[in-house]
Amino acid sequence: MNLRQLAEKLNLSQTTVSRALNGYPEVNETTRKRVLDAAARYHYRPNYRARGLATGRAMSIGHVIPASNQPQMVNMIFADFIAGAGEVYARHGYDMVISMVRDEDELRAYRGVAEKGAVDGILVHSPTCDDPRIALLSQLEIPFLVHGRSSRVRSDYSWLDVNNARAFERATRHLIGLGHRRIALVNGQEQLDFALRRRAGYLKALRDSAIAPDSILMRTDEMSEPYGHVTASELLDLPDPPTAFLASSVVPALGIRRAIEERGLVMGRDVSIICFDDRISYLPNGLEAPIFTAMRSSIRAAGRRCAELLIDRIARPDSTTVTELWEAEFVQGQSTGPAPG
Amino acid sequence: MNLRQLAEKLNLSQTTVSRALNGYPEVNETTRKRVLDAAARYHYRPNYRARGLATGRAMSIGHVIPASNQPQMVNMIFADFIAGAGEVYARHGYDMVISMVRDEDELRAYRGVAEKGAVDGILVHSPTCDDPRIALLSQLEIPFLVHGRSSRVRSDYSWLDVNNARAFERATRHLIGLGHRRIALVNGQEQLDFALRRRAGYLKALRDSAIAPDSILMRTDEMSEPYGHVTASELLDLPDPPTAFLASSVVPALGIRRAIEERGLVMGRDVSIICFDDRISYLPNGLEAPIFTAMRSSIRAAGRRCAELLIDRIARPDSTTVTELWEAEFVQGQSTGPAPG
DNA sequence: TGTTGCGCCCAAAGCGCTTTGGATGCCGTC
DNA sequence: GACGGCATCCAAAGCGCTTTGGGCGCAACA
Repeated sequence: MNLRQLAEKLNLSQTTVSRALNGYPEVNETTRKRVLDAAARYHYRPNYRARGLATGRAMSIGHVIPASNQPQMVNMIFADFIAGAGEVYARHGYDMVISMVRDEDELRAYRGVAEKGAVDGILVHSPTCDDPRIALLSQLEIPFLVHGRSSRVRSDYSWLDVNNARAFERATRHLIGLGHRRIALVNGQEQLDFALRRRAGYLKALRDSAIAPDSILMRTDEMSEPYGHVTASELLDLPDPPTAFLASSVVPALGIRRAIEERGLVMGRDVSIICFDDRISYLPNGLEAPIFTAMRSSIRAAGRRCAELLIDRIARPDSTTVTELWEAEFVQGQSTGPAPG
Repeated sequence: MNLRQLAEKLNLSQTTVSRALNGYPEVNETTRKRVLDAAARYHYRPNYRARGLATGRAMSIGHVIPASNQPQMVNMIFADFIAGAGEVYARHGYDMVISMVRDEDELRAYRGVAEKGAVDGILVHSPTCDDPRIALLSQLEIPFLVHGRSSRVRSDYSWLDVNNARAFERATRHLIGLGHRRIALVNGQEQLDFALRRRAGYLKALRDSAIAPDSILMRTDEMSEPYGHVTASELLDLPDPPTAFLASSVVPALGIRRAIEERGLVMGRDVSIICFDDRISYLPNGLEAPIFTAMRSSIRAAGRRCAELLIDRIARPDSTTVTELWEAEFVQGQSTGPAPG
């Protein structure tokens, strides 16, 4: 059933039917009712592409995901992020289109998706420290928003980020306040901007307390459970082991806890952990009370807000760029305590 | 840059340019070369919606995800599944469009996405035992493929599934072979078809060995780490605790292990675990050697194969329905051993 | 020389919608 | 009674592409 057929059934012109359906004022209310009834009865739905062609809008938003064999990008937070974003898209009538591409095709994919007009805007995930996507998208003149920031990109662009430096600075300071001096950092991959900022925050807190950083305590890799376990095992077996761990996510924190308990140590007494908690739905940090002391910021909420900001930029394309910096919340769990000895 | 402008620049008709770009034979090879060069130079890319309108194909595939507050659906396996599917889509020039909808709107969303012609086919996730989506999509006459099956739906439809019953039957049998008699089942939510089949396999193995099932040992809920922990804690504190656990995923298995170790017991000696391992990228079951003894089947590979099957169905819409049942692979880890005592 | 056949190219229709620019009829007003 | 204004509707153009149904020129054939 298309518009023409529906119009014929109603003995109206396509114009009138279209206007009735789209809420334009120049159509009699009784006529509008007739049209709406008929549309519902025949399950009429305006053709997506025809409408897009006519209006020039795609009513969809693109996410380009590099389908690397290294799973970092399609990562654990992705599902929750798009769940949040998707909610907002749906509310505004947008669809989410995801292009999975080989890493080496990534930039070309952004080009492609923009030039063929498949989307009205693009959401950029997991920026690196010097991310080339930002310059490309600016040049393509398509609205976009970055979830995160790119430290070495000086141009103007819209982003939403958590204050990762501040979060890790506070976490480190908290541990120092508890008397810890040897604090390990189990970080994500440091070509990613957020990881770099987290390390910067960690280092700043150490410096402020005149604690010399020890490079053996600073680890970086993809955030998996075994990574946390292997790393913590190594470090705990050092002659001078850390008394506290800072983990970039709940996932490696689970591995760290396991290494601690394997050695007959007690988390929160012998060894402390603070982790960053993205509130991943199936890896909750405890059911009622939090297990891990954590810096917490909901990735799902970030997805929602990113979607709102991007949709707003699409609606008003020449508005000034928008930035939003969220502070992570400190939550006291059972994984921290005074430094032993 | 659109087709008309490109054609003008080349002093050719739109027809010829279109044909040159789309590889039709009736155009001189030197002309084709000119066209391709110009297209590359000007970054010409055929407009997605216009092409769709003209061809009647959307070149995209829909996934409808209920954005429930219960995170079951947007779950941990989702990211890996779509990573696999996305690879194949990309290779065939398809995009993936994801509609996030409120649970109560789910069926309507399938209708909508089909009727407005936004997608050429639909991939159905996480079917329940009696899933209404299958009848709806059949009636809408849009190609679709179910990842999983719906036990109580008798009509003909295409699906790809892991032999969940068989996997859990074998796992249970393996534990029984090791002398275990009290085996707990830490299952997913049993309105979902895969969970029901897993329980059926578990029960069959028990029955075949004349072991009476004990309903206290059969648990079902969303598969999270705390769920595994809480459940195992309860069961291990019973006067007559299980000596082995069967877990529906690595995630609750992590919680079960934690409960075991908290009690000073040793996994694989005092208590055994077999879990289903979907090979989630950031929750690998060990790095080199597997930690958990497991029934293994890659969710990412399933995503790839589902995409292939669906694309094939789209290409040949009146082919007969296709079904594919995968056997999970048994992998020996360090989490199983002879029943104690 | 006239006729085919073929290689190459083009004009125009059509996909299903939105939107511009009227047309029509009816009312009240001077 | 002519006229402007308003409410309601319509015809047709246009979005950018694909595809149908030729047209034109040249070589080969009779």
